[in-house]
Amino acid sequence: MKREHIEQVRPWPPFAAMAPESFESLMRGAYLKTFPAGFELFAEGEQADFLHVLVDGRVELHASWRGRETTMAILTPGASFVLASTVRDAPYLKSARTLERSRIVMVPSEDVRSAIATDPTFAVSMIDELARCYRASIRHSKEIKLRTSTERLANWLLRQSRRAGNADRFPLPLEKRRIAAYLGMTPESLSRGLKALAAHGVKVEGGEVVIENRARLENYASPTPLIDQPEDPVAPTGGG
Amino acid sequence: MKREHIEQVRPWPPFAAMAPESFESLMRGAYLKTFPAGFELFAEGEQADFLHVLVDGRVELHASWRGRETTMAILTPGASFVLASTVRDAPYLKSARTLERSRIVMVPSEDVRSAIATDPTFAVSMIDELARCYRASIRHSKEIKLRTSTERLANWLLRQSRRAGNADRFPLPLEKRRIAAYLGMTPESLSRGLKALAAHGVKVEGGEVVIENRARLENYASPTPLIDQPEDPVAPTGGG
DNA sequence: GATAGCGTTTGACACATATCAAGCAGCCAT
DNA sequence: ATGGCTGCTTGATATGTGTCAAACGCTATC
Repeated sequence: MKREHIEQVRPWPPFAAMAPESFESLMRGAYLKTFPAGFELFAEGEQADFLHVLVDGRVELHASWRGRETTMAILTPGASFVLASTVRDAPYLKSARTLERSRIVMVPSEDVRSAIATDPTFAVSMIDELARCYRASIRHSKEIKLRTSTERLANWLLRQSRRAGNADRFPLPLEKRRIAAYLGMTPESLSRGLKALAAHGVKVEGGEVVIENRARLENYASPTPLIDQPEDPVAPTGGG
Repeated sequence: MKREHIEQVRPWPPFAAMAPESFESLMRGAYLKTFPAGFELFAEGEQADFLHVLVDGRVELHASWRGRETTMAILTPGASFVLASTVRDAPYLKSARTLERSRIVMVPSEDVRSAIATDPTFAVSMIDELARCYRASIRHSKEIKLRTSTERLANWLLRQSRRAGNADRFPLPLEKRRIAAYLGMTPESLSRGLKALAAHGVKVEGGEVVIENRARLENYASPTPLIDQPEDPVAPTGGG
């Protein structure tokens, strides 16, 4: 991997915490690759050959069974994926495809496992990263099991607003059908859901979401940190 | 914690891998406590003070929002819980209650975090344990999102059969309403689901499940390792 | 052996959401 | 501008599952 590329991935928290030697050695077998939109990176069931870190672009994780398919997550830059499969040397449980042209760091699983074994600092940050992803997955389960599709949509809009700096007006960051898939609903239901939310202070005009009455929307959505709060990328330093 | 109790928890894989000194020091602040059936161990939102390991009995993890409640998991002996909250020093995302009289090891979170920082072997087994639990949670999500309730039931029956040594006849290990909660359905739906499965080679008589036609049931259930295979408690040693 | 209580089953019904099919709108290429 | 593609919306309908209420059948108790 080229020096300039290495510099680009160094800031990712688990890498940032590594000792220089072990980072260098981990990067020796790694590479940064650019994929076109719609590229199938791997399929569930394949052996986990690489840890992936998304540097740029957008990746969808999905899973299927008996011809049915569901979206498990949509990743934004800075996210790692299939970490659990990598460390356990187990088959992927999800498939991955790029939604846009994306740049991805791929680190051979074997190298990740030996870095964990030899660099305790790296092991500690892997623990944090795993726990972070795990908790995000629990939040997603809770959202799916406890909320109706329109409630999920309302809360998703509030989260997007926060990401946009608590803006009351922001563009939809994805195609509607992707949003629908991420929220576990059909495009038709999303369309109806957005219509229903007009009664709760939001509307969409020209690809922009407009929150006209935030109090109304929050009252309907009832966001809670136990479902809606994003996990910090870095662990709190308390406790040693 | 008493010597005899310490011996009882030592075999749990992450503890088993620890250096004697760090294990001893971790156990100094830990204790083994027995709780009656139906005891609320903690509620979601509370700060994660302890890592829990279930030694004996059965524990239900559940979550709620706006008066709705859902069961996230039912734990059997050997399972740890709220590991991710513990290592991140974050609030619990799930509540826990005992279903039966249960014995639980409770290790102060702070001690777990410092053991991770000082004992690299322990850190490595924590990574494995976290990855294991994370993958189990992904499997559960996939099951919920991709299967109908009757399909979940059919696959659950097959998994129970395997746990009973591939028996074609085995007792229901839980009350039906608990099974229903675990499978994300109401007791009424479970009842109807069982009736529907009679057409696929299973029936329940007197608290016992009888698989009369395994091929038929498997054909209906279509189990796949990517959803139904339990994770090994210990990581494969390859790659290190 | 009668009675109370709890978990389960059954039936009627309601609701959320998917499916299918058609229509509409914006966008690109010709 | 025209046609055609693609994604979105709308309407009609089907399906899965939850809700409510009543009946059933254990088990335990007196």
